[in-house]
Amino acid sequence: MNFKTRPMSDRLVNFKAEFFKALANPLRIRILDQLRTEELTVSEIRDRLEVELPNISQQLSVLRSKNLVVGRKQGNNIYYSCSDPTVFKLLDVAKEVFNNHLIDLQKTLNEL
Amino acid sequence: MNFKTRPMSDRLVNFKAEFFKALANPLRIRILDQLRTEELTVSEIRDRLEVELPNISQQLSVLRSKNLVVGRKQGNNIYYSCSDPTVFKLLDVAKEVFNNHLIDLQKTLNEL
DNA sequence: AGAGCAATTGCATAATTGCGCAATTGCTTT
DNA sequence: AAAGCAATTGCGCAATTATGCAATTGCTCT
Repeated sequence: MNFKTRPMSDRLVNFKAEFFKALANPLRIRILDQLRTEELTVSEIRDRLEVELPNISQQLSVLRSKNLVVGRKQGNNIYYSCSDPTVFKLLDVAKEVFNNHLIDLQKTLNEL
Repeated sequence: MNFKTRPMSDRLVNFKAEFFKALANPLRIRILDQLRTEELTVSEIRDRLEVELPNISQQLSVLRSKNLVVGRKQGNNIYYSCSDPTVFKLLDVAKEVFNNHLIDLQKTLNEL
């Protein structure tokens, strides 16, 4: 046989890669996690995570560029929130994988 | 009120970041996608994706180091498979996000 | 207009990643 | 032992990314 399977569209693959890239940073994950339940300003995020403001801002701009968060300007502040809750699903599934690994590890240890 | 939410453990956050980093590459995603339904040798993956062998091997080693795939040696070949199908869930949720973006885009276009 | 705060941008350097190529390892078969 | 194939490793280069710090933008309020 040896026929070629039709590749998943490049566009989708690249989107996924870009998307995971946006998530591939501890600070960005922590920011997203803060936005699970509420809208927050940049300063509020800084206070909670205890990280320099420019750093937060920079990471937010990465998340913005991938459409993972949106900002809503109000007075002196910009309120950020997650634009697509599906993102949290992703974080939760990642945790699931993490748990599976822990289980594997435990099994391995028990077998020794 | 202004109380601090309990931070997600550093260990978990870093794990997630590392994990997403492993997925943040088009070639690695394509490799994983090939492993959805079957076990494949490195050469077979190369044939399907039309990418140099060392490149495939390198990306497999990244995936291996994050426990996303496992290799089973048999004769001259190494058969790779995905060690945790939950990973595919992750890829699928990413696709969901992709679709949501498309829908948003369409909405925006319609409003013009 | 000017002071003051929130947020972003720019810049320089360090570190990481991707990729092509050559060389090497490891197993199998004769 | 030697040939042959599968897979990995090492190396060098280009490109991307992280990070800290200084400067700037943009609002608001007096």
